[in-house]
Amino acid sequence: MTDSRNRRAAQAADLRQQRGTPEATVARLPVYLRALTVLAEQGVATASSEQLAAAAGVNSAKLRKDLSYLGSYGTRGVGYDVEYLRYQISREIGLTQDWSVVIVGIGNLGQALANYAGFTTRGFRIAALVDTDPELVGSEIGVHTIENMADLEQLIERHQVSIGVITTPAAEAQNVADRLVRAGVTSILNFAPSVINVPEGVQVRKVDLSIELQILAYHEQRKATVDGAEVPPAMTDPTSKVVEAS
Amino acid sequence: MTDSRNRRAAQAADLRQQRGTPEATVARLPVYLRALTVLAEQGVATASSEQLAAAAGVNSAKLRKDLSYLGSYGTRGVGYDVEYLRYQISREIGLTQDWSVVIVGIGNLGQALANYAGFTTRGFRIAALVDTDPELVGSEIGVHTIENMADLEQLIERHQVSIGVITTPAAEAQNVADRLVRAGVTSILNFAPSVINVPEGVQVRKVDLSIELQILAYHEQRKATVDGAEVPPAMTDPTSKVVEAS
DNA sequence: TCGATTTTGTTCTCGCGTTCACAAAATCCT
DNA sequence: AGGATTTTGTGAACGCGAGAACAAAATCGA
Repeated sequence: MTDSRNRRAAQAADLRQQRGTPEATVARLPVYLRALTVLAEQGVATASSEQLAAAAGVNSAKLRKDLSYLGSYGTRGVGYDVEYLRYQISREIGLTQDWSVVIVGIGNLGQALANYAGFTTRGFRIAALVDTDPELVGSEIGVHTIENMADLEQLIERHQVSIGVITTPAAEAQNVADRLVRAGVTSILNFAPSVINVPEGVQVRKVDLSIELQILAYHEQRKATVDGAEVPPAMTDPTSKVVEAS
Repeated sequence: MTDSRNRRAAQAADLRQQRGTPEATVARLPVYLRALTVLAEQGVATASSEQLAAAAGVNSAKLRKDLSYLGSYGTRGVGYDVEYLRYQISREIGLTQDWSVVIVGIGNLGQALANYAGFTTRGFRIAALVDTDPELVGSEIGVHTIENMADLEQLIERHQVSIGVITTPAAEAQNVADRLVRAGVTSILNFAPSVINVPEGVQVRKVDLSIELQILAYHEQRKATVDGAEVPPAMTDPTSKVVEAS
C-alpha cells in the first residue's frame, strides 16, 4: 500500500522532474529535430504527433511519450507548434550553444568528415584537424589547416574542445583516446574499429562500418537459408579435444 | 501448470533450437569476432569468457549468454578455443561467403568508404560505385571505375548485389532506396541524414554522424549544467497561446 | 453555453535484454 | 581415484522500453 504509493510517486517523479530522460529517448530527439526542420522549411506551422511520428519514422505513442519527458509542449486537440518544439528540443540537446570538435586522423574518412556539411551546421565547430603524418601536417582542407599531433593537448586547451572524433587506424585509437581524455575531452566519437576504454564520466559512441555490414549480412544469410535451405558446412573436426590450433 | 510447462519449454526452445538469436546479440557478434581476431594474431589459442569479454568491452555473463545462442562451443573449466569460436561466429554471421555491395553516391564519404580497407576484408566485395555526376562517372577509385546511376539496376543484377550503401544527399536517399529495392537489394546501409521507407523484409541500418554528435552534446550539456548550474535561456514568447514558458 | 471532436499526456501491461547466481562439466593435484 | 578448482551454460529476477488504451484538455459548432 505505502509501497504502491511510493512506487507511483517515484514513477511520476521520473517522468519529468527528476531530470532523467531515458537514453532511448535522447537518441531519438535528434531525429525529431530533423523532422521538425524539414516541416519548418515546408512552411508547416503546427504538426500533430501523428504527422511528426510519420516524418521521423516512429510510432506516434512513442513520440508523445518522448516529448513528454521534455515538458508539456503540445496543445491538446491541436498538436505541436513546429518552431517552438524545435527550439525546445534544440535546447534540451544542447544545440543552443556551440561545441568545439577535434578530428584526429585525417585519412580518407577524416577528410570526408572534415568536409561534411552537416558537421559545420549549427551546434558544432571544427576546432582542429590533427594527424601524425608530416606529409599531411600543414596542408589544408577547406578552411582548416592540418595540425601536428604533437600539439594535440595545446589545441584542445586553446579551443576549449570537449568532443573528440577518432578516425585513426585501430592500433592507435586507444592511445589517442587516452591523450584526448587527459587533455580534458569528455566525449568521444570513435570511428576506429576497436574498443576503447575510458574513465567513468567520459562518453563514448562508436560508429563502425564493418559491424553494420556484418549485421546486415547476418540477416541476408537468414533469408537465404530459410528460402534455399542451404546449410553452411561444419568446420573440419572441432580440434581433437579442444585445441592444437590450426 | 500446463501453462508454466509450456512456457518453460518455449523458453528452452528459444534459446537454441528455434533459430532465434536476439537482435542485441547479433549486433555484438561482430565485436566478439574482432576481439577473437586480435587474440588469434597474438597467438592466443584459448580464452575464457572473462578475457574475451574484457577484449570486447562487455560483461562476461552477457558474452556467455550470447555465445550460448550459437551452441555450446566452450569447454567448462577451460574456456573457448579461439580459432574454432572465430569460425563459428563467422559462420553464424554469414562471412563464410562473400556479399556484393554497391555504393551509391561517390562524394567525400562514398570515396572514403570505397577506399576503406575494412570493406574489402573477407566477407564483402564492392561490386560497383555509382553516381549521377557526369564529371565523376568514368573516373577511377582504387581498382573501381565509377559507373552511371542510370545503369544501377543492370549492375545490381549482373553482380548479384544484395547490399546497398547510400551515401547521397538526403534529398535523394528515398529515391535511391526505392530503386535499390526494386532491383532486388534486400539490405541497405544508409549514411544519408534522412529516414527512408522500405517494404517489409528489407533490412535498413542507419549511420548518422550528426545524430551521434548531438547525443554526445546532450550529455556534455548535462555535465555542464550539473556542475556550473548554467541554465539555458527560455525562448522569447513561444507563440501567443500554448505557454509563456518560465 | 454546452455537447461533439480532436489530440495530447499518462497509466498500464507486456516483452526483451541484462545481470546474478549456481549447478554441471571438465581439469588438476595429491 | 577422488576431492578441489576452474569455468561454462542457464534458470530466475529485475529493470527498461514499446505500445495500447484512455482520461484530460483544448477547440469548434450549434
